[in-house]
Amino acid sequence: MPVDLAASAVVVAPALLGAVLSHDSPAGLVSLRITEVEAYLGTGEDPGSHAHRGRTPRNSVMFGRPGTLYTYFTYGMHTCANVVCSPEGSASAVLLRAGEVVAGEDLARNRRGEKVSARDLARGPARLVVALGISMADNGADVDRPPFHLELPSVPASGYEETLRTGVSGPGGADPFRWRFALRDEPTVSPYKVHPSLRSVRADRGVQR
DNA sequence: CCAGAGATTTTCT
DNA sequence: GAAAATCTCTGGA
Repeated sequence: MPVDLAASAVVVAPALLGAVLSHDSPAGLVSLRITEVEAYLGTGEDPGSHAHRGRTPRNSVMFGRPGTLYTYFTYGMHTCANVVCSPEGSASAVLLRAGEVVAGEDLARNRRGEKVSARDLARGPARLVVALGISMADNGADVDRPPFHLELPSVPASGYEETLRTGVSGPGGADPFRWRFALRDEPTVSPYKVHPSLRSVRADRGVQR
């Protein structure tokens, strides 16, 4: 493994750009090339992280073995998936935000809807989870044990951008960290959106992208 | 293209 | 009881 998943999520996140994650479910295989991620750190280090206030039943997987999947349910209807990083006992994870479907496109479209364009199949964290067929039942699963497989890029991606994270509000409103990583010139990268509570601020001052 | 609002449930204050 | 690591649809430019 060229990348040490036990490292901090800030280090692992850009290394996952270009990696291919596969899920071989009974319905078939879907693989996608990761084009956009976000890093989240542990207790007391990152106000935007689920682990910020310590271990809870929901986030306990984040404190577990690196290389496992942390799935969570949010906004009453969506599931999102992370790859757990950092040594056991310390919580940090990489949120998978978007990817390009490179295998099993028919199955992915079956799950997402017949009218969905190829580029939108896994464009956004909740969409990615649906396209890949991941559910809350996969919380704690190993990303490199069947039915999952993670193929890391032989050469680390270059030419990615670092921006503020999406949907995260920190002290004073803004996310203090630029921990969103996205490959440049990738149509599958999700459109950048600021946190809902910052929309009026954005209208006043303007925000990048 | 952009902005607004609704859906709906887990989690923690 | 409010907010949340979101998405989809609607209506307008």
